[in-house]
Amino acid sequence: MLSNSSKYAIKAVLFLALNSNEKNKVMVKDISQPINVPQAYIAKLLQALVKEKIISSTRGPKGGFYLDEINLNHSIMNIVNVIDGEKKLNSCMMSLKKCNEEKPCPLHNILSPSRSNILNNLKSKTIKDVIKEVKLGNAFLPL
Amino acid sequence: MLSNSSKYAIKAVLFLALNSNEKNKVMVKDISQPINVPQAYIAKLLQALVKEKIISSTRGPKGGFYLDEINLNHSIMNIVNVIDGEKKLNSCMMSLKKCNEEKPCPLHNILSPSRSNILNNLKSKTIKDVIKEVKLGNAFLPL
DNA sequence: AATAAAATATGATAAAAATCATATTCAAGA
DNA sequence: TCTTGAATATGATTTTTATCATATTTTATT
Repeated sequence: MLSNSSKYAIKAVLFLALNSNEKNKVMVKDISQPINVPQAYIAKLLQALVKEKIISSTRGPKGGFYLDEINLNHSIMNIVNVIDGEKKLNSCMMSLKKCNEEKPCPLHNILSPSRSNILNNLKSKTIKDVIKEVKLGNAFLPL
Repeated sequence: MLSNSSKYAIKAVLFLALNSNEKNKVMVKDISQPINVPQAYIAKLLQALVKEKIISSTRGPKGGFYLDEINLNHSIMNIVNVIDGEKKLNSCMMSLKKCNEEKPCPLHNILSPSRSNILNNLKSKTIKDVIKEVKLGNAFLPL
């Protein structure tokens, strides 16, 4: 459902949400260790996210990655879409092209409600929403 | 979440549930087309399911694959476990080893209930249950 | 301006999943 | 018991995903 790459990207963004801002940028090498993802790998993912303006960055000394106020309001789904593409999550769980609410495949009624629920959550929850949970102590870090 | 292979296997088993029994076996070549999966591929998956006694088969003329009464009472989850292995579905959706109900990762509370729901359904629904839906007209085929 | 420190672009390699191919074994019917 | 039709065992190939490596570009500092 979610690729490894998407999960890594989410972890990295959440880490940035908690540990960066316009004034305090974070370098890849300081991200990769705490979130436990190889540096070269997460670097590539972060670059993709920058290109799509999900996160921000500057190069050179004092440079690094960070989230600004706009970035914080992106949904988790936006991250996934950049990394995995739009299609992956939007197809029938059984991958039947012809399957839809009108003509549900045999597993549709079993899987569909939970699945929609997940998708709706990923769409509606912003980065900010998620880290709020962490700060309230309802969830934990490090990732 | 579910691999392609698992989905194919589920489709094949449901097809067999509707179109076979001890007396009327179905050959791979007559399965692959209607469920729209390459013959050599589905053959391999079916063989794995036979080995684990999720479905039945006999070779030679008049041979083929079929489900008996016992097979019909297996859960969908049993199919998935044979094809994908047990672990895949039982790990945190964010793949954090340390994540659990006590110490939920930031996405745990968002994803977990829906996820459990899907798993419980896959565990409790038998092949028979699912095809009943089809026969009642609440779901459609072909796959 | 020169230097150094960071991201960026690009692409190579490795591992896993999906797909394809075929020789072997077993069962039924002539 | 011979032949034929089926699954089975085995493994090769292709594609996708994950991972690693590095030369280039940009920016801050001296």
